[in-house]
Amino acid sequence: MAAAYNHKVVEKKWRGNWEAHPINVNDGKKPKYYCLDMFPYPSGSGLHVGHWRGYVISDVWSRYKIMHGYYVIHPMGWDAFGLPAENYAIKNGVHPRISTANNVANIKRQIQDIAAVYDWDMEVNTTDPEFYKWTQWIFVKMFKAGLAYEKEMPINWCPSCKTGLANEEVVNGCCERCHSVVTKKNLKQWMLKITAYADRLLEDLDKLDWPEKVKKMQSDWIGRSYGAEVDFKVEGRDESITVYTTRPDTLHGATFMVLAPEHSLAKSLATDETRKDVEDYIFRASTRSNIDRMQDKEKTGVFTGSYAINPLNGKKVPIWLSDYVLADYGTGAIMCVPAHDDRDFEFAKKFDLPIIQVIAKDGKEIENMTEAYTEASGTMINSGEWNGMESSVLKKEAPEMIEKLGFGKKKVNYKLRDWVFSRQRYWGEPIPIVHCPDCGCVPVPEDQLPVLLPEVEKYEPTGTGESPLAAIDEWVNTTCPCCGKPAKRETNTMPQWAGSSWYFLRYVDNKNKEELVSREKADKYLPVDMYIGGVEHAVLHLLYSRFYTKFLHDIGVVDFDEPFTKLFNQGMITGKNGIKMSKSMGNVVSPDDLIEDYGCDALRMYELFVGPPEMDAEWDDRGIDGVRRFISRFWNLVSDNADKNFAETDEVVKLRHKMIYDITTRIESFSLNTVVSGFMEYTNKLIDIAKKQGGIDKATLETAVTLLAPFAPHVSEELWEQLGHTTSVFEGNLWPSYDEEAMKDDEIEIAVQINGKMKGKVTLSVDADKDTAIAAAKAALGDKYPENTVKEIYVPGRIINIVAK
RNA sequence: GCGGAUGUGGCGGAAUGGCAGACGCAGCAGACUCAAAAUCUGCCGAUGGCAACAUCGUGCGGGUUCAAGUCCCGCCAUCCGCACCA
Repeated sequence: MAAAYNHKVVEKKWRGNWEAHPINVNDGKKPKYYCLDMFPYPSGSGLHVGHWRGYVISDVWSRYKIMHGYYVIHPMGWDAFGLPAENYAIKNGVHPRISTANNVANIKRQIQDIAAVYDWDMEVNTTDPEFYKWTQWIFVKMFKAGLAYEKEMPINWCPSCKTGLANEEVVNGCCERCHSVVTKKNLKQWMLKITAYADRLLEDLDKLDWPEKVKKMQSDWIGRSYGAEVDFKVEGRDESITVYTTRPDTLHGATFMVLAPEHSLAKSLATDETRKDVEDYIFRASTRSNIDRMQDKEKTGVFTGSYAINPLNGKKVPIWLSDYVLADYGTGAIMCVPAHDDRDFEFAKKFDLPIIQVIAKDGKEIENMTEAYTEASGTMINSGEWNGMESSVLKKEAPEMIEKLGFGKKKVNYKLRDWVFSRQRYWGEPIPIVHCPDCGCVPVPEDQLPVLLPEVEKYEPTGTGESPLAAIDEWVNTTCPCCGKPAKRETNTMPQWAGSSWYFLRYVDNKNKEELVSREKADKYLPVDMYIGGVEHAVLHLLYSRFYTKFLHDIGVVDFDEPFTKLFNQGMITGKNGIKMSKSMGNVVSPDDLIEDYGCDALRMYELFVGPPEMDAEWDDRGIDGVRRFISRFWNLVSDNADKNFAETDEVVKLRHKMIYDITTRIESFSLNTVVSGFMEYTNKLIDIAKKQGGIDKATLETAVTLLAPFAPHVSEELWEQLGHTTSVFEGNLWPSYDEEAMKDDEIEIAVQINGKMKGKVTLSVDADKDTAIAAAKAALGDKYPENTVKEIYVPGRIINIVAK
């Protein structure tokens, strides 16, 4: 009888062995496989079992690939700049540089407890000057390419974080980080022209093996639409107003026009009678937050007193202002066709404006219209020369017709906006720009990078729209790299997404002082083959990374233009009742105690056993006992039979091939929870057989240990050694293959049904013919077999169903 | 409002259209023990029945099929995403 399983002894031993003899070495000959986790920001509360889940999934996948002969690039690093780290530092009164270093040390210890095959030589940290030098370098390159520009405009402002935010960081009108209601603030901002890549970001989604949900979120976010810009002359003036519409087919039905209150002409359109109301409305709109506007149940608006001329039919249409028209989309002005647009219909009803139907519904004009007819299908009516055309056809042709008629043009629009890139905060990469009174914005020369983040006493945000860096005169005052005259440094910092937009490129060449990544290494090791992380970054990090990669492709740094070939989103682990784990809820489960009590291998397997990897799961500590019991039983099975040299039997050989088949196909389909239950099932069967026949052959034990290795690496290594091996189970492409013939049964038990209801079972040879099967069913059912049968169904290997009256 | 996902025992969850509830947790009973823990064995959807067994049962209502948790149509609930983008 071998010694009982003791996780502390086994895990300590193999952790040491792996350190002395690494199992995933790059010999230059193996094919590469890059399996990446979304790197964490080093929070103060450490890791909980939910973070563990993603890391376990990626490690199982990495080890599985190693066992197929790949050199697996599996790195880890720290996303340590940005709001989360800085807010934590402020709250605890510790300088972010110090708190970040402490948190990294703690989380690194916790991550090492997973026993994943991370290559710590590749570690990166976004706050390391050797790293952010390249974050700044990319910005300079973008500036030179005309993709980074300065602009004064009203942007999203978080009053609590005291900084501007990107559109992507505003969720339901609130700050993505602290959930405060976001307001508007007029600020001079650095912007990145992500919109220049809108088409490529949209179209290249097709070549990605990503969850459909994420692709859809990105394509909705980019929001491309086709339509036309149409110019309406203002009556009695020289000016005209351009509107954007996706429904130029309905132009004859445009009975009024609405401008955003922020539209440049809004004020000047007022007449003496309307001036006071118009100015009031504009003022009120300027004081309201997006969230207030969104919560309006009824539309508001004001008539300017002016009219525009519909260029197609010369009719006068009144010009209104309303805040349901967005200033920063399209042209900030729309033509309104109440008969065919829900919002215009509502507005027309409220303010008693005319409604003219121009598309027939079911071939006729609707009497007493109660809602807009929004579909582009039906014959055009009330539309002059367009009468009789099919609206869906006209919709496509109208932009060109309008262009020919000379009062507009074809136009493609996007919901995607340029990326607000300045943060009025301390803990980020300084934007490497110098403001010179003579030369304007001058990028810091590439050989002078990085622009180091200066040490400061006061790093709290000022709230004035200036970064804390603005208060450090000796840092701000510099000379112009261009003309040498006195100049000032840009004091805003980059958003937390800057480093994470390209970090995955740096891992494979993290010590390179000359280049972001050498082209040789990039070609050899990139891009990422498998990326694993939560879905919360769908339109943030994952969109920004694609943008950065495309840019770096365009300037020749890398030869691919998509960073992550395959993406897997693991589900969230929550506390009881699906409540998100958080310090404030007091429901955080730390892995530390569980490792101590049950061992790393048991926790790894339980993380997978809680449910399908892509689904959320409620954590319940109690279930881990089952996995731990399984490991002990497995240990005893292998350990007790290791030296017996028991001869293999047909029954066990068949089971062995089935086991390889089941485990392998389940891993390939990422059904990792059923891999664990599969191990339990096969182990239980083998234990029963071992009792019955007195032992299990070595080949079967070796197969089982090999299959288990990616999941419970320590136990597997130890048992592999007990089976007489002197090298690691992860060396030498040991993943077993199955033989379809060998796993086939000769006889199989199938169910007998009468009218689809289970009535009994028969054991038949797999190639039994129908007559044999029916005879067996008659024998099994005896006098329950119906007399007046209508039909007898026999599906070999599956079912017998007797249909009777 | 629009879009997506999910809905199966006390619980987590399994089921290429073919025996619903695998596997595990919890529970119950037994073995071992002076006893407990650990371990092992058995039971474990509901209703009726001593039992064999019968009937019902995968959110609800229809449909297709010899056969539906699975496919189709229509609802309901929960969660997530987007939300006046003209």
